[in-house]
Order: sequence, then structure tokens, then C-alpha cells
Amino acid sequence: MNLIIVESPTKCRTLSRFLGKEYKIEATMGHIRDLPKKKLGIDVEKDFRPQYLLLPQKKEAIKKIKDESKKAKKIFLATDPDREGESIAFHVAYILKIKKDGVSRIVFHEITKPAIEKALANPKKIDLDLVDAQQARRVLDRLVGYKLSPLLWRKIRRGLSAGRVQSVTVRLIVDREREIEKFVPEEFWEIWAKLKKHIGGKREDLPSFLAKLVKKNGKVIKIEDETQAKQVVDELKKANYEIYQVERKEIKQHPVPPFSTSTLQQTAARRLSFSSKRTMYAAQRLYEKGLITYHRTDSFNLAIAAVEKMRQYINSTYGKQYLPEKPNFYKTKSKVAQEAHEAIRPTDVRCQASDIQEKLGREEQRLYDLIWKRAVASQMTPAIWDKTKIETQATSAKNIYLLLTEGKIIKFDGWLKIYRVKEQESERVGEMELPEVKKGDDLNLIKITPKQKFTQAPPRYTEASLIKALEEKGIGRPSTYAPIISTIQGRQYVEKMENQFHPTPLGTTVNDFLVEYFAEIVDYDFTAKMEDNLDEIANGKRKWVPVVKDFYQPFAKQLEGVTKVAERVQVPTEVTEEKCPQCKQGRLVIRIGKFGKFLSCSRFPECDYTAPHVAKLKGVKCPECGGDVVIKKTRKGKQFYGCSNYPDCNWASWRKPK
DNA sequence: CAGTGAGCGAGCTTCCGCTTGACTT
Repeated sequence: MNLIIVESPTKCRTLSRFLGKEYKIEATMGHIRDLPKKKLGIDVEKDFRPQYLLLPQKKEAIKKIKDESKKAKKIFLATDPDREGESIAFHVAYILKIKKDGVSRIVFHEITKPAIEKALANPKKIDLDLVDAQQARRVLDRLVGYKLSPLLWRKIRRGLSAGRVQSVTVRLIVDREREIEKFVPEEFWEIWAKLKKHIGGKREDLPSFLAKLVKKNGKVIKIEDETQAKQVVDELKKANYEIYQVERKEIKQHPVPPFSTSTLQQTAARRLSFSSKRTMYAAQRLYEKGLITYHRTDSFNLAIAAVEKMRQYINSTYGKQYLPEKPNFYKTKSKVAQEAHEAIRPTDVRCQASDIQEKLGREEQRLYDLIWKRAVASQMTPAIWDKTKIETQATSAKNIYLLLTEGKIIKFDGWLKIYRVKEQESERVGEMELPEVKKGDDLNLIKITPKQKFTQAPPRYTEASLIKALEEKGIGRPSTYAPIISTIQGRQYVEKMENQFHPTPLGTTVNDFLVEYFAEIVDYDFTAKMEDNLDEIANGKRKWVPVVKDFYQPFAKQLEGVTKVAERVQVPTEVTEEKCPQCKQGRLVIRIGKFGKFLSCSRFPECDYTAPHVAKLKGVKCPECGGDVVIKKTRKGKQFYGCSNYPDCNWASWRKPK
């Protein structure tokens, strides 16, 4: 009998379906050895020697692997084909005491029979350079986290945390908040003209159309206030209108790639209002039920066999005009993608969400439907639009103005047949019916409308936009996007209000401290630079110890200096209007503790009054009893709106009232 | 399910990334 070791127990089951009785398959369930939790576990004096321990929660898995290995003739290490997977393989070899030459490391990027058979026929050795790159990553993260956090305990408050990923994520949110604070809206005006083709004498019912003023005497026009707007409007009222140019063209809209973890999380948030946590929980169950491929991936690749099945399905269900001549391929833009797995797709394209209703919960069903549509659509033909651009010239006594009208009409739906893009729906506004006009046609002005507008402040991050930003900067991995978001909320660094992230005073204080003293580490490019170094280790160009040393030496010096020099920082509190009911002298202030916000007396420690904090919503009253609406949290931490007269009035809602 | 903050200085907190399953509603 041969033993194959993989990471996920679901993979075990899938593999055993492909392979015969002569193979036994066991799962490590992720990493099995790691640095100790309670201490640094790195000897910085001795080349950063890491101290690895068996992970206590993996005892069972490790025991199984050990037992099976004794019976096995041959052992294949089939952990994921990436940096972390190579490291897991290394540690499995270590605990099984396999000699270097006896190792059979195999890799496959898709779980299909030919891929596995090919892998089994081509065993390799463990790539020790790749293992070293993982080790450097692990050691660096430990050094940053376990050195910076205690400094925060001393300088700000006990129990705080800092790290390469979480700290820069908080920084994104704090920086965005500052941009919003300092943003000054600027006034500008848009001028829209309603026009109709002029037909000498005869009355004909031709459609009118709207055109937006864009240029004055060949230059882009900017109208800053009402006076300017009025001037232009007056001039345009008396102007002569004629068609300057008409451009019609066909444009192709290509399908979007199948889901990776980050795009799945972003889309499920937008379309289904799922948090990233909820998305991953539902995806996990779909994966375990064998309905989708692995859900933690950064790849857009699909197994060739799966694509072939999708093409057959598309051809027989929708017809050949929906089937491209050749399969569609998608490349990831990300430099840090490791592409160890396929993109997320249904394991069997013939199986639609409605076919397996009984097997699925409601959330699983909705998510499966989304995954199915996105994957199938990715292999369909482009949509074709007829796009029309009409340029109208308005000639007044003094100036020549240019107005623009754009519209598009769908000619062939292609992939949009099954995967409507939400953004598309808003574009329908521009899909107005455009009249048949040609260059030189005279037009009549029907109406002219100036519209006052203001520039908008950048929006606060949502879970979706935050994950997008992290992925673009190469920060975090598919397995960590959802946990990062939980961590920074759990630490009370940020809070989510109406789906948007706001920094708390605590988060802002910690961020400003780190930016002041450890600018390099909370730099947006820190992770990208680290990845470049890790690549050099993986390629054998550099050794891991000097890479870590180059980082650690200046970092240690900085730590020492800041420990001595930096003053203890106060976390600012928000003072409310209310007086302290206990001492009747102080004001109530909002503080952030372990469990979130609470009210206490400004005269602490002289007065130790505390009370739970409830956030009242301004300008809204309870629709049932007229009491105040307060923001509450369920035991699980999900936010909802309730009545302040609870339990006398039990009105509650997930959405913000009115 | 109560409790949270400071400092007293007992013993404690903390990272990122890989994987599920133990709980509860």
C-alpha cells in the first residue's frame, strides 16, 4: 500500500475516488508544526533559529499520518504546490523521519485523474529554497508581530496587537477617513440640452434626445458657479444647433474570469450582501459536499476537462452562437499569486442550483448559483453592443460649443445571457433611443437644463472594496482576507457601520503611533518588497538568514530607541452631553474597552461609574412606539436596529429605518 | 453573561498562513 498526504480532508475523499485500493490518503489539515504561541521562539542571536513545536490541535491528524506511514510501502507528499504547501511537506517529512533522498514530493494544480497520474509518475524532491522562503516569511511576521505588540502594551494599552498585514489594513481605513475629513466639495455645473431634428415645415414625431455640454471653442469646458452657468445657458438658448459628427460602432464586451477567493467575496458582498466570513462558510460546505472546487485560490485557471464539459453544455443548452471557437483563458494580474489551485467552479456543470435544492441551505444555494453562472459565463462568447456617439455643435454669436450624446443598445447578449453585470443595469439610463441623424442635420432646441453638482469625497471602505485594495497591494492571502477583517474589528481598531468601515479613536491612535515610529513596516509597499526578497530566496539567489537579518537589524535598533524615547499615548475619548449619574460632577465619556464601546465618567479614577453604550440614531424614531432607534449588536456581533424602549417595545430591523 | 478605563506589578496579552470542527442560534 502507498500513502499520499494532502492538506484537506475533502481532497482525501476526492482522490480516493480516482485512485485504487492500493493508495491510502491522509490529510494534515494545514500546518502541523509552528513557532510556540506563548513566546517569540526565534533565537535572534543564532541566525534566527526557529523553534518549531507540533501544533496541539493537530495531534490527531499527526498520529494518523504516523500510523499509516508505518504500513506504507511508499509515501507521496502531495501538499499544495505553493510556498506554504512546500513547507508543510518539509515538516511532514521531518516528523516521519524520511531521509532526504527517500522523499517523493508530488504536485498537481487540478484534481483530475490525468493530473494525478502524471504527478505520481514524476515524483520530485522537496524544494528546500522554497521551504526557506516560507520560513523567512514566518520568522519575519513573528518578529514584527511579537516585537511590536508588546511595545504597544507599554506605550498605549495592554492587549493590543500589530502586524505586517493587520496594521497596514487599519492604515488604509484611517487614511481614507482623513481624506474624507479634509475633503472640501467643489461646485460645478452640468448643462444638458434636449434636442430634436428640425424638419422644414413638416411635423414629424421624431424622438428627442439629450446632449451634455462638453467643449467650448475646442477646449473642455468647466463651469464653476451659477453665474457662469447662466451666462452659458443664455448664450445656448440663442444658438444654432447642427449635428457635427455621428459615430456608430460595434463594441465587444468580453466575459469576466471565473471566481478567485477575493472576487467571490467581493461579488457575494455586492450581490448577496454576504460578509466575507459568511461567503467562506457557505463555500466551505459546498466544497465539502463535492459541488465546487477549492474555495481558497488566487487563480483564474480551469481544468481543461472541466472547460470541455462546459463547452458541451453551452453548445447544447444555448446554441453554438454562445460558444467561442476556442476556450477562453484568463491570466491573473497579481504578481504574488501562487496559483496552487484552480479557479472556483462547479465540479459538475450539468448540476444547477435548482437541481440540488434539497441538498443545500438557502445561502449555499445562492452562492452556488453565483459560482455556476460566473464559471459558465467565463466560457461563453462576448456580448455585442451597438454604440452611438452623437456630437452636436452649437454656434452662438461669440462661441462654438460642442455637446455629446452617447448611447448603447445590446445587439447580442452572449455571456450576459446568464451573468448580468449589475453595473450594466445602471448603464441602461444611457441606452435611450437615439434618432437617425447624420452630419449636417439641423436641430431644434427644446429645452436647456443647468444642473448644480458637487464633487464627492472618496467613499469609506466596505468589506468588498477593502479586500480588493488588499489584493491589489498583494497584502494577505485567500485564506486570510476574511480573518483579517474579523481581527481588526475584534481589536476595536475599526468598526463597521452600515457596511462601511470607520476607524475608532483606538485604531487611529495605534496607527499614528506605528506610522510615526515604524513607517517602513506600515508602508503600503512593505509586503510587496518582502515578496521580492522571498522570491530571491525561492530562486536560490539569496539565503534566508541574511534577508531576515537585513530587515531585523535596523528594526531592532528602532525598537530599542522607541522603547526609550516614546511617551505613553492617551487614547482620546468622545465626551457626551450627559452628566455622570453617580458623582454628578463629571461628564460621561465613550471609551473603547475589550468588549467594545462603553460609557464611563470623565473623572475616572476618582469616580468609577460605568454603563453599557448604546448608539442612538439621529432623526429617526421607532415606527411602532415613537421611541429612539438604537444600534444594537446580536450575541454574534451582527449589527441591527432596535427600539430604545425594549423590552416594552420589541421593534427591530436589520436595515436602517426610513 | 458580565464587564471594560489607570496603576498597583501576580501573570497575562501578541503575528501570518495553512486547514477544519467545536460550539451556539
